[in-house]
Amino acid sequence: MNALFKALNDPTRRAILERLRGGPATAGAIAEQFQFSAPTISHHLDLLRQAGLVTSQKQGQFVVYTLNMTVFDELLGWLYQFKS
Amino acid sequence: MNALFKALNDPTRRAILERLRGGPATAGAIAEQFQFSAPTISHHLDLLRQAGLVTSQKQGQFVVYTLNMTVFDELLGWLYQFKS
DNA sequence: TTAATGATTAGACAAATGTCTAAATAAAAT
DNA sequence: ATTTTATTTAGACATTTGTCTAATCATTAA
Repeated sequence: MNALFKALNDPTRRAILERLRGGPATAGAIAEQFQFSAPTISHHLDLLRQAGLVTSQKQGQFVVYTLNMTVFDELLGWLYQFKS
Repeated sequence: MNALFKALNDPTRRAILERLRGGPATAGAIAEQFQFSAPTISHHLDLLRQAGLVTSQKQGQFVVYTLNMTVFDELLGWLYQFKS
């Protein structure tokens, strides 16, 4: 829960998730879309992975990142308790 | 959007929201439930208010805080784009 | 009108965060 | 074999964050 909110609390990381909505992508392809360095994006991807929001598969020298939406259920569950 | 995720990215603030689910409460009554000082809780309430998650009404020397769930719609809207 | 109560503001400080460059690792290409 | 390409790790650094105590503001009670 903590890791999830932490991961979502950054505009760049949220933008990465939106990017991955269009399909999996390599770390490099993701990094190209942002004005930040590759290590910075790599770090963001790590936080997203820790929260379970993305998964990664190594393909040769590339690492492909894939959106994992099932984690959102956790968030929806938390929100649900506030339903009036 | 930023203020919303920021406000939610803290366990104490989330606990305050859950507390207010049971009904409005004064700043002091809220502070009593946590091990933190009154100024700290006041600061958390301020961040929640900035995000629109709570509203405050001054009643004499007290300040009553009320949960505002309508802001969650914004969050649900953001989540919706990821629906498969 | 003075003192007490409820709450916020101001300022300090340690810890966490987001960014960078340089270095390391791993795979592919020459 | 060597070099290039893709990515991560390590370490540094400025900014933000969460907390505190002390001081201030506002309202109520004596």
